Amino acid sequence: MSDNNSKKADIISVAKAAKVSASTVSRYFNHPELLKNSTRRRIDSAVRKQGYIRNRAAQTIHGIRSGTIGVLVPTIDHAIFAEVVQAFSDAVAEHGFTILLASHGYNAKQEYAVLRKFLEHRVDGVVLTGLEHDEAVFQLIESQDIPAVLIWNHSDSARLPCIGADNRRAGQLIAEHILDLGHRDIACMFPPMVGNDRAQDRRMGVMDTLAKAGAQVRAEWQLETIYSISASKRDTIKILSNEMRPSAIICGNDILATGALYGAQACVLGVPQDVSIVGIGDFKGSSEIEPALSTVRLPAVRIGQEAGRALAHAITQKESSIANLHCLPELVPRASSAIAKR
Amino acid sequence: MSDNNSKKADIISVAKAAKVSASTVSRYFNHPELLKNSTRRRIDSAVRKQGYIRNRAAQTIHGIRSGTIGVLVPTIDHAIFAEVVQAFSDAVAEHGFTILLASHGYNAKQEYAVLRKFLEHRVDGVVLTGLEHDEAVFQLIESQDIPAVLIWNHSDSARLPCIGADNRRAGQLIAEHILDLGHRDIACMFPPMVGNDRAQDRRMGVMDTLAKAGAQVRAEWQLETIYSISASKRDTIKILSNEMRPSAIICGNDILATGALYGAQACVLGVPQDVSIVGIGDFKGSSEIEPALSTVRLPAVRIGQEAGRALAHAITQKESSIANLHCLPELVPRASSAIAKR
DNA sequence: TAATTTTGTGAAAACATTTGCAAAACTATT
DNA sequence: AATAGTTTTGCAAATGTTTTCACAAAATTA
Repeated sequence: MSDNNSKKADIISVAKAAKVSASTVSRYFNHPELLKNSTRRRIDSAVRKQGYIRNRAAQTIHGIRSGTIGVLVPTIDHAIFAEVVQAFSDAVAEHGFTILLASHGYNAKQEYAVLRKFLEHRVDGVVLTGLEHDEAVFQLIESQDIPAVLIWNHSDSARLPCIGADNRRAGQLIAEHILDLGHRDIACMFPPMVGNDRAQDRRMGVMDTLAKAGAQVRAEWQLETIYSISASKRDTIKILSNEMRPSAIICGNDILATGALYGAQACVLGVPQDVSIVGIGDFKGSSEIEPALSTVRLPAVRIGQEAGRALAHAITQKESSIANLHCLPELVPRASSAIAKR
Repeated sequence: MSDNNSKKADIISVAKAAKVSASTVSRYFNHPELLKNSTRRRIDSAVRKQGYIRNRAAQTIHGIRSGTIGVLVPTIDHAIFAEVVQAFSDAVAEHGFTILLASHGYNAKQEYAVLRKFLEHRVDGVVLTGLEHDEAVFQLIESQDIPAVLIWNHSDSARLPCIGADNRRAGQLIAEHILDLGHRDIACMFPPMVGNDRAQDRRMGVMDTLAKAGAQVRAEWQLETIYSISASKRDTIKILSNEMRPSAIICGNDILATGALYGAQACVLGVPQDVSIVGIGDFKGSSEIEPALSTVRLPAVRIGQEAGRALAHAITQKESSIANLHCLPELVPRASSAIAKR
């Protein structure tokens, strides 16, 4: 039981209680093999009795690692980022790291400010979401030379090491799937694109592929819908209520697709008989929804794990180079898409 | 542009460049009003030129706040915890705090270990999920006397200040709703209960209410299903495929309810005509799903915000007492539940 | 028994800051 | 121009730890 009558338990008070010097207590934690068994036991009991907890801040100012990694996502409250963060956190926790987590809400100024805060805390590494960032952000990272990883998106020409899936390719895959099924009257629903290179890339992948096949998307079928099931349901109902309606809706992510599915059901339209609906992401639940959602799998857990592993390795081995890693997106055709009726 | 030829930019190198003493640079950050305009400008330019970033670790060992708050959830990868964490993070970020986030996966030993790690980092406060924790966890917090809040669940007899919803009451509300609709053949589906007082409380609320009304739940209709749409869909299909089937299914949370909904659809049963399905939580999407889910709203965002506000206040005002706050659960009847057929 | 090696421990310097106090530099007043 | 009052700055001590170096004690070898 800890004894808190001695206000502050620092290394010195422990040393006194154990009748050794502070250096010996330090060694007890950092190089216990150098101590005699009996001293180790004495210190052990003193530590316990005083409820002493080491002060990482004091260690950190010696240039010793802080044991923290800064993770910066647009928002935590997204099925998909939550999943990535969880996987990342687990991966680095194995190596003793704790994460400092913050979100910037797709605001570039915010991102820079948070990054600075991370650096004040002397994080041992940072993770940013997406490939594109303010020039100031890149410069800050480079000037501190601390390992950094960009997650979620992938491109060979990224300015920093990136571990993620090629979102352009994901868009291409789902568009090809819809084209292969014979659809030509296609609607597209994407989230707002500002500060979101993942969404931009997906959209570009979809649009380019459709255009190349001569299946231009008419302007009124190009929707920009905020990331929310309710907004997507609403917009889908609007578009499906016209007499002229698309035979397929390509959604920028599975949340939008889920809303679209509900919207079609609300319009008493059959999916996929009346309209095919597809997403991107393969979120949890996408395979169980009725009808099961056709989508493109982006391996969130794998991305988080690999990023965590790579960063932890770079930090502990002081090997500053992290290799790009492309986690391939993969088409997952399910029940929500079918051959177009003529 | 920062000039990184000078390897390490510390307060002293900045001081030299600005031709002042280190103390003056320190004051530049902490009490700028004490400096003459001209010196302030000189330091400003030196800071910029060197790309100096303050070292919070060095400040922290002076007993100055670390500016971090430890947040400990069972898992980040839950719609609901993600939402709470986001709200909490935003609330404390306003006061300059960054969160250290970790998960324990419903493992009590883990929880203690993570808490210790938080304390090594000298967090200014901690947030734990739920009311019940190892005795060692409570003792550790008490011995450090640092502000702590238990979130998500609520009880007047909690050992530490708690901000959350009474989950027992939530269970009671949804059970009453189902009873009011005339149901007596009721199935219950709850997640595993170990280390999860929220689920335990909800279940108790439901079971007690049903029992009091004489609507005992037969053993084979008491399901324990892991938190996952697919597991819930599977279990629901199993239970609905028997000729003897319940007229209502009460689920411990909206994810399970969503899976149950899909399961009913897969069995070609109408909801709510053939079977009523209800959840607890009012997750995002629960109001848009077809049919819209009857559930009990637990105000996640509010809980996160209030907890953040309370903790930030306790830390900055050194006012160690945080008041309990009960965020009332509220029945939200929607389309997925209806009067029982006789 | 003496000489040598190994092991265990302590003293002091270093780390990057903050802060109380006192000295120096300005301003205003006469 | 001298004095008093005010503002601004620097010095030195303090913070909680790790690390290097040195030395004594113990163990081993000759």
